[in-house]
Amino acid sequence: MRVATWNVNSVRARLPRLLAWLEATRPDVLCLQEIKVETAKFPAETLAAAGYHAAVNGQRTYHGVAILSREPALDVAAGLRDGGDDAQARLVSARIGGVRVLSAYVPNGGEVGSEKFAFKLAWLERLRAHLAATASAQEPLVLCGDLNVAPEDRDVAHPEAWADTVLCHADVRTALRRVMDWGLVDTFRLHHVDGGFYSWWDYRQLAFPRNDGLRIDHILATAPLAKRCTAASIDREARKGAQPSDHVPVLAEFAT
DNA sequence: ATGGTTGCTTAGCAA
Repeated sequence: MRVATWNVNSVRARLPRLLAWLEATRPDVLCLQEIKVETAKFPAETLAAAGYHAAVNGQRTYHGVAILSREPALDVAAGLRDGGDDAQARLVSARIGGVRVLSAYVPNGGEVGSEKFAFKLAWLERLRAHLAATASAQEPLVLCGDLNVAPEDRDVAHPEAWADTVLCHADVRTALRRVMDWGLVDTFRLHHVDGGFYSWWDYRQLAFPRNDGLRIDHILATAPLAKRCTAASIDREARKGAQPSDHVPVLAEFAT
C-alpha cells in the first residue's frame, strides 16, 4: 500500500500537476492539504476519471483537506468535533482498505507568542485527544499531513536561522512529540537518518534554489503499520518546473 | 525591522 501526503496550495491551481503526479506515482492513498476550495467545488469528477475516490472537508479561500484513494473511503469524518473551535477545515479521516487514514493541516501559528501560536499548540493537543478518543494505537492507522513542525534540527537546512520560529520552537516540537507519544512513528525516519531532506521551501528569497528547506510534512504510523513500512521518500522533483506548490509529496510504502 | 512570492479574491490576508 503506497500512501502519500501533499500540501498542494490550492487543488484547482495545482490540478494539472496533481493529475500528472497521480498518473506517474499511482499511490493507493493521497492526503491533500490546503485545497482552498469548498467541498461542493472540489474537482471530484476529474479525479474520479483518474481513478480516485475523494473524501473532502473543504472550505473557501483558506485551509481545506481531502483524502484521495483508489479504494472507496468508508466512515468519513470531518473535523475534530470536540466542542472546541472547529471552524477551520483542517482534518478529515476515513477507513481505506482496513487502515484508518487522517489528513491533517496543523495551524501554522503566525508568530511565536501570538494568538495563532496558542491556537496551534491547543490544536495539536486536541489532535492527541482526538486520537485517544477515536482510535487505538494497536490498530493500523496513519496520520498524514502538513503538520507545520520540523521535529528536530536535522529536519532544517539552517537550524540557527529557524530556531524559535513557529515551525521549530521547543513548544511546538514538544506538542508534536505528545501527539506521537500516543503511539505514532515517523515513517521517514525508519528509513533515513541523515539531514538534508525537506518537504517545504518558501516561495520567497530563492529558498528552493538555495535549498533553504524544512521537513514539516509527515506520514506517522501506529506500530502495526510501522513494522510493515518498507520504504519512505520525499519527491523533491515536484518542487521543480512551472507553478509548483511550495510543498512536495511525502510517501511511505506498507507491505500488505 | 522589513521584504521577498503565491493564491484567493479583487486590497488585503495568510503562509
